[in-house]
Amino acid sequence: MTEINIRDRILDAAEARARSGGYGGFSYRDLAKDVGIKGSSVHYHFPVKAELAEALTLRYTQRARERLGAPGEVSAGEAIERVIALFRDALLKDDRMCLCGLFGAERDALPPEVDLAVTAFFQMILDYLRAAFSGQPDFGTPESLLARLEGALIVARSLRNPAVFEAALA
Amino acid sequence: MTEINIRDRILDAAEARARSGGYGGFSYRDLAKDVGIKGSSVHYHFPVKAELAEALTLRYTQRARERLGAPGEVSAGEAIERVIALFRDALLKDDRMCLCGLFGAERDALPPEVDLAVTAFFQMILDYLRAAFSGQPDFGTPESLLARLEGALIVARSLRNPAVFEAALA
DNA sequence: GTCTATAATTTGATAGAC
DNA sequence: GTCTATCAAATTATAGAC
Repeated sequence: MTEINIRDRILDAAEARARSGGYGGFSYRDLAKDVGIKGSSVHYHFPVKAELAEALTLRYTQRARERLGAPGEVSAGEAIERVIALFRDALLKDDRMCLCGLFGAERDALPPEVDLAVTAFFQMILDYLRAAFSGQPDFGTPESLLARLEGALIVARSLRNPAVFEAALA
Repeated sequence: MTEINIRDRILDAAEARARSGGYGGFSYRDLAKDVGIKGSSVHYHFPVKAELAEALTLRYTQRARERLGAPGEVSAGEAIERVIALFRDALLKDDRMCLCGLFGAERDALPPEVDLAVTAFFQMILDYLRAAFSGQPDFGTPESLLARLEGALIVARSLRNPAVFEAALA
């Protein structure tokens, strides 16, 4: 029935684990067990780990892009609310980090193609915000909002207090 | 001559590596090679890795505290500048993440005692800022500044553009 | 305090049968 | 596409000599 692609199910498992423990936070055996196959079968779909993490990051970025929509489509306020909602859901619904926030923090130790995909995520968010801010420059810079959201996730989760996330946006 | 404590030299090596790759980003053999001894000798000083990482985080927090000074000693503006300088130095001088920003992002996969030490770091910074902000509530919330600083480090480093850090503070 | 030696486990990855 | 079997390397950690 709900026969999802096995490739996507592997990425689902990888995303959940990577958003908790980072690039080193998941192994092929972990994902295999999550999905219900063997580690060697995971290698059939993603021969090397760096490619898996790259595909994961690209999918993560694409989904965020689709959820945000085109920058010109909505008002500045609505665009900003959509970006905020992305991160608030990570905190409240997923109870996880932003994948690229965590990967970005680990940047120095990441395979180059993953590092690149993470950078592209940040560029995408900033481009979207820049388009929204162009009409309304009273919200601070796009960089300020993005940084606050990534940092707010980290601090609010460490303090185990979702109110810290809201306080960081005030 | 400059005979520093071997324990501190191990922590120095651990800090440099952890601020690049996180908790899983350094091994006993890594540190041993950095310091010039064998892995088993590192175990003599820090029997288990979680204790090493905890000691590392406590030292990191203590050094930050000493650098900031008592909250009441300086003006609000100076206190804020000192906190900002802490993170700017991580970016420009060390070219590394904030240890607790990275550990905090990995929180879910961290040994409990390390997680706790990271939380204490954030509490310390927020307490310091709260004392400073009490007289001058025009800088936004302490949570906002701390989140912006942690996030700005991540985004600026991923984009390989230090100007992003400054833009995030504007 | 540092060493050699070693144990037990986990890791990313490959070969080849079905 | 998935499996079994296997590999080489790396990991945290311990025992015991010096």
